[in-house]
Amino acid sequence: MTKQFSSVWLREARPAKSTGRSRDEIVRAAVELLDADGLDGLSMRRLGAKLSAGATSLYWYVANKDELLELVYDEVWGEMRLPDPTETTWRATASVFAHSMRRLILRHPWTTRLIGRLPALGPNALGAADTLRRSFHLAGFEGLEIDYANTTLTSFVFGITIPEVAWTQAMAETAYHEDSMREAVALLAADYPDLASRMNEVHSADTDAVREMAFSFGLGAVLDGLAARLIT
Amino acid sequence: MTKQFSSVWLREARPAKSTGRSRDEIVRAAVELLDADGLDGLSMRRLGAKLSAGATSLYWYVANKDELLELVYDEVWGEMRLPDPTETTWRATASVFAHSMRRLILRHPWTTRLIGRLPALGPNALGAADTLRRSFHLAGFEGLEIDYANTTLTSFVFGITIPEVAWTQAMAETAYHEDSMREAVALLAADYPDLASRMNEVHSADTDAVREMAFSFGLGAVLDGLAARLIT
DNA sequence: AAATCCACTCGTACAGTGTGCGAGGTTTGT
DNA sequence: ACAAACCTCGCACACTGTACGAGTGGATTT
Repeated sequence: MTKQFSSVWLREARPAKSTGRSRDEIVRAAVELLDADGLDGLSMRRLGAKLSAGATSLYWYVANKDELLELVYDEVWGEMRLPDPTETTWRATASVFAHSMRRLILRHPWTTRLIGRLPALGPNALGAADTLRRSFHLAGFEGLEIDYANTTLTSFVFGITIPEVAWTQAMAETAYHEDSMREAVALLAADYPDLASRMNEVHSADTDAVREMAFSFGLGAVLDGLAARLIT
Repeated sequence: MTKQFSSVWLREARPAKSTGRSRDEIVRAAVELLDADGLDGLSMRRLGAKLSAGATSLYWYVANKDELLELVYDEVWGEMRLPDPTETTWRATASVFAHSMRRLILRHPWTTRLIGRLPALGPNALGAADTLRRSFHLAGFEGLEIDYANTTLTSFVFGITIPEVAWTQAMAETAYHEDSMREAVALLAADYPDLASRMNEVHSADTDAVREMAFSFGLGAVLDGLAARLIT
């Protein structure tokens, strides 16, 4: 009745004595496709074509599409670059973690649609989480609070970056349709004057810079809040 | 070339002198379907069947499925219940906002897959955002910092709740397969002993309570961090 | 009363999707 | 040379969103 909980990572790796294609090759090609055309641009047929293979050939290397996505997801987690927690302050480590994670997501916008859909149990994701955990432990957190701190930080980054991606994509689509945007803001202004004026403000300013500032502001607040929790 | 940025909310409402079905009726039915069977359970054909209508009949009331999802998304935002910001402290308002938002998402898990995919420009979503904004303004934030504070709080809630939903769903699926979970943890333990032991701990404890505590911890930290930003 | 209009319904069709199956080919081991 | 393991892939199935255009029934106009 209930579907078995499954993940690529919970099965042993394939012997990998392959003569044909390799899993890595497929994963890399998938990342390219995703970066170029987004999540909807990745279909097994398209991926097969890119590799000069039939669509169903890929199923030799991967149980199903979700597993492929798990692999692909962890692949990009491998781009995280973190300092050794023993060599800096926890605050520096946490800050680098947060920024690195945000850049990663912005570089691969399709990840936002995978978060909350797939478990992040791959070695790269776990490795990054473990580093952050060690850092918080060194900072003085104990027991479950280590996890809570971990969760708090990553939650903030996820939560701020996901809508950020949505915005930038919507903006890219509407780049040559500023009129429709203006009209939209005008409509909103009727009910929410504050919000509308703020949008005008933001629209005229360098939006990238504004987003960067919002991120820094929030990150500072989160880190301060964690620091406060550390004193007691 | 570029697809026009569009949203239901940016077009005037339909005259609504309808004699047949109504938009609300459709939206409500869609919410029921989504709550029962998740995002993948909602197809135009199934929704049509539920309303004893042909699948394509619905396209009279809704331009396409994405617009329907926008409507449905805002519909549930209407479940937010917020205090009058002028009658409590900003901290109380923010706290209620956060908890209310989390409950909303947990009640309608499919929302997690809509965040970051659709703009939240509906009246209910904007109304809630506006209330929070007023609260932060009363607290003493000015200009862009009002938005930054807004973003920080909502980001945390989104970010912590999205994976939370993913977890509870994975857990529900695997409820009768504890073995596979145990095996999974064992595999992880090889590389990440800390993490594995923590998972055992969490698994044995009341997981709902643990999640609740993680949320409270993080929310407290975020609010403290915002408070710190308020003093200067 | 007749004609016109318009809100609304929906069957059909099309281009996609993920993937189960089983028949083939190719490489490796003995 | 034979067998086993590895790998490829065409076909088929059930399903998706939605464009199109023909059809229906009631209200409005003439």
